[in-house]
Amino acid sequence: MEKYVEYLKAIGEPTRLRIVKLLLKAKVPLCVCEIMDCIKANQTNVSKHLKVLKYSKLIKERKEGKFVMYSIIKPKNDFLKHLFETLEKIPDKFFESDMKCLNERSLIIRKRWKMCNNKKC
Amino acid sequence: MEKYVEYLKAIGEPTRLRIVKLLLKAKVPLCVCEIMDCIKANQTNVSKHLKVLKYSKLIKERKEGKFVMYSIIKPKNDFLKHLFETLEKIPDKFFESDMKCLNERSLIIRKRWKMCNNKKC
DNA sequence: TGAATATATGAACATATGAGTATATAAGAA
DNA sequence: TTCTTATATACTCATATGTTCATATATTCA
Repeated sequence: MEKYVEYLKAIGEPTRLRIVKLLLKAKVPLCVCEIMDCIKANQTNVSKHLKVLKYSKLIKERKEGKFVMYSIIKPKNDFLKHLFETLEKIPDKFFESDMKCLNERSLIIRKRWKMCNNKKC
Repeated sequence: MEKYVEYLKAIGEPTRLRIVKLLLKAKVPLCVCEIMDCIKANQTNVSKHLKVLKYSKLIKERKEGKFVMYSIIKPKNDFLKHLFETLEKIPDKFFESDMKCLNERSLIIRKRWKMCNNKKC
């Protein structure tokens, strides 16, 4: 049962919930500096929260040169699939500024999208 | 956003997750001693965890004589409705013994069911 | 090679959290 | 009224958690 508790505990923290929501919306991997930027947190904290999310198996990382790209894992069980859908139900207004920042980076992101598709990442 | 974090944090703890699962399954209000019994925790801890769940607006209480009956609140938003459904996806095996204990009390519970229906609780 | 950039990590600290023990309160029951 | 039962709460303690600051590591670029 601890696995499920871990999932819930991981997103039961404001910064981490924002990170997860951001990655869910982005649909493409984001690097630490993009996440820092959008959620307005410093590098150290973002890095540590990403570690927690990674160990709880909600996100995965992939190194690309100088960058470490983080993305939501493809849910491997019903619970997780449903949990991500549940997060979609949180009203967008709470993440408006995060998403605005994300959109302002959309050109970069779109380029990466293609890059990722080619690489099957 | 804090409200949603509160929900998640509240169930991101093993004892509280067990309590919530128990109340979800029971479908009728349970008193503290029934919960203690089923999840094998002491009175003090159950009482404290119930307080956390109450303040995070996942459960509600109702005094009935000497007893305090706790039950899952009727979800008032999409998120909560979906969250409860998500909890259904956790495999039953993790809560087998809790549920067994609950069933052994089913006679008492069925009586209370009628009592509650009459009282509209 | 050396500088710059991106990220991770260790140490220190304050606060939060969960558990245990003892005790308080409140409602029946005798 | 006194006893018993059900529940809540205050206190204490150990541990967990989140933040900050300083520093380490790795990669790219000049």
